[in-house]
Amino acid sequence: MLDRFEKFLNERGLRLTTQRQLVVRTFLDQEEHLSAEELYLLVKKKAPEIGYTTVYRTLKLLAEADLAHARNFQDGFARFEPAHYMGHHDHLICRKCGSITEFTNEHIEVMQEKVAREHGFKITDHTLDIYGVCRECR
Amino acid sequence: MLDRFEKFLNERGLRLTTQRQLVVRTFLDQEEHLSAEELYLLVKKKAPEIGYTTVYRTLKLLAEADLAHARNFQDGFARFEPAHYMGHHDHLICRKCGSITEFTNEHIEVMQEKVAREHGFKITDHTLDIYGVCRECR
DNA sequence: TCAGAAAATGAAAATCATTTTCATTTGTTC
DNA sequence: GAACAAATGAAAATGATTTTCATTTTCTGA
Repeated sequence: MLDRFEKFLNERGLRLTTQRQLVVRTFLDQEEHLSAEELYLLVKKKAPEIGYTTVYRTLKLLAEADLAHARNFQDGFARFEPAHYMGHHDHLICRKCGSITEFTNEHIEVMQEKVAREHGFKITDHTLDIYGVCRECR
Repeated sequence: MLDRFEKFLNERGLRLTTQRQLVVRTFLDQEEHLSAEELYLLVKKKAPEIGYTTVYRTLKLLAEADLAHARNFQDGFARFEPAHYMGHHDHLICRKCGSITEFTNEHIEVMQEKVAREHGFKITDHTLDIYGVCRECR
């Protein structure tokens, strides 16, 4: 994935710097949905001189490269997820522990298409966030 | 609906002031999903002395009273909708004109319950936002 | 190899939506 | 009408994110 990022950067005359590498590596290592701040803190552990700004900038680039997606759940800040496997997916968010679980359901997607069609609406994308209490917290 | 708001306020020793009435009336008149700023501007037309703060505070109270809901689409600020008819519903958001259409689909709800059950997850609520291009804009 | 240009960095300032503070006004109660 | 609670509006504060800017790093071509 780093190579894809490098390709993206090179294509527009940008550079894969040491800092960017570190941010991306740290980001990919975590399989969780990190906020910019969380990622910044993780990165800072390895390289204390790295600035908040660089983390933000790198996340933005990753999103532009379509290698990461910004998600807004209901806590007032963005969380980022790598555009790994599962092209598209939805989320189950636990209100107690904050855990975020991904899922896909073909059936729901089909029904959405149906609803959209009935409204003469052409879907480009969607967000389905289900809030509640996860197995562990019940 | 104003009477329900008044009841809510009275129950906790608060008052339905002239300003609050005006904000709520203006809010209910619009059948659209207004942002705080949009509502503020509308209110200001009728009573220029009303402050931004009062609009925010009133919206917050309405939300606490469960007479309005704050929604976060992807434009960085909240939009509010009256908790009118349709207890729960989802949204079709046009990326071109910004129009927001509400819909309900029992089938999708049922499938969500199914997915949740499979994950041992207990749903409290959810958000389904479908983005794309509406009939008028295609 | 070196000069010059382009891009990147980090700190600090700026932004934007929203909330809080605070002095003042208004409404309620006794 | 005095005393007190609640509401208001302006301005300041907040918190996430972005921009600015001076400095540093990297690349490119002579």
